[in-house]
Amino acid sequence: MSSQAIALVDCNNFYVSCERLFQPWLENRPVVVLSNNDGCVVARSQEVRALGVKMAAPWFQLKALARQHGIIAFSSNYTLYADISNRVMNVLASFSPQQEIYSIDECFLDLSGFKHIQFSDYGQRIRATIKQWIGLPVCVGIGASKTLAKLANHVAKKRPEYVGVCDFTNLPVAVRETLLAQIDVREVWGVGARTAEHLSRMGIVSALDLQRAAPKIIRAQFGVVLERTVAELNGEACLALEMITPPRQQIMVSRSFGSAVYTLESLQQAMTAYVTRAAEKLRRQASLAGALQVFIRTSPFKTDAAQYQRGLVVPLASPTEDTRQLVSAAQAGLQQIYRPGFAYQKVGVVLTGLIPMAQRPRTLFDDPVAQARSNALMSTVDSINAKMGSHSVRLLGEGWDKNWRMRRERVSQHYTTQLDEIAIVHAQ
DNA sequence: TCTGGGGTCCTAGGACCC
DNA sequence: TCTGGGGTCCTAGGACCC
Repeated sequence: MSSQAIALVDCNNFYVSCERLFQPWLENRPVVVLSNNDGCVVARSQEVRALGVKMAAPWFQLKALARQHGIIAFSSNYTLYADISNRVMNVLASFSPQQEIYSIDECFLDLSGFKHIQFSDYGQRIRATIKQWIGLPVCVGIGASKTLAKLANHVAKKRPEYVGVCDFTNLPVAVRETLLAQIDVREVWGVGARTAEHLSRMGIVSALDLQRAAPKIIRAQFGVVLERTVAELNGEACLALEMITPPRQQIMVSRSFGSAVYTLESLQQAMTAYVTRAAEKLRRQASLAGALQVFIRTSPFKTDAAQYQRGLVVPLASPTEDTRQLVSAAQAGLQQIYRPGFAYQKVGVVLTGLIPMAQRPRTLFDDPVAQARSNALMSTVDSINAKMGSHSVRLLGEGWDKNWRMRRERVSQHYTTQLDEIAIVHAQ
């Protein structure tokens, strides 16, 4: 019996479940949530999966199917989902002192010290609590490593006989291996389409095949990352629980436009908005950017239109977290790569060369007064926007008309974060 | 109007410099 | 004149995840 026990708790079709929370009539109906710009399907209810709709399927291609089966679609309402996510994570934190919030809808919990508890009972308690307190369905997988916990969660989701909880640490080896033999290797965390294809040429098609693969050969063909996955499948925990998110090494913000954009002015406005958002993320993780990269591109899908795409790295004189400096550097870069006459579909910015604020380099030309003013301004702006809603205070460069903004035609209300849209309860 | 997401990390190759 | 290694930066693209 291994010493480690890690649980992965994952919300079922999270975005769809959030919408159902406030619109119970959506239960048992086919529901999808669309990506930004109402472009692709990013969350599907069980009923929609049963219709064969794939993750990331373009929505416009599904219109006929949607009409035929009455699929109900929502634009993504990230404000709502983030708020519900925080509530779920807070409750889950009470089930273990060690929690890693891995994404908006899933977290790892370290259960290693829990000697006198039946993990599957504990998993059921987690499920019942989240259902009762928040109203969302979740599944729980438990394994000796993160990768095994992920796979156990997959079993908990796919096989009704497990009733939403699967504990690999307490299954007879033969049973577990039978399960792994029935799981496509593509379902293993870290194995994507390309790797799966390569693996299948080597005769490795199931999760069990990968577990039994020779680590040396895997390393030679795919590198250390997949070698680690093999070790993890064998119960050797290589990936530590990260209770504190390590700072990102790059921060990107980009969006597709609701409709094509032609003018430099509109691109500049969008760029200002995206750099502003990137700078907020930068300050939140207490980093400075040493350089930034701007890019623009036309739509690769419009093959009959003239194509253009270009990126450019703009070094910063000294690493900074000041929105104004980042915006002006980005605008200088954008000016250089912009070419008139193209139908632009997207612009974006990537902040790179990130270092911790605590390591701000000192130079002969430092201006402590200006630095103090910048810090005061940025933290004031951040706290106002945190309190009053993002973009309450913003640079004029974002413009007013925003003809570049994304399409969101089917967005639900901000039930929990905006007083005038709050959920209303009717008495019978 | 006219529809195709957003984000992180890594690597390869070329340019340039020492 | 030709040859060489190594490092860094930029750019583009791959792979993966949600």
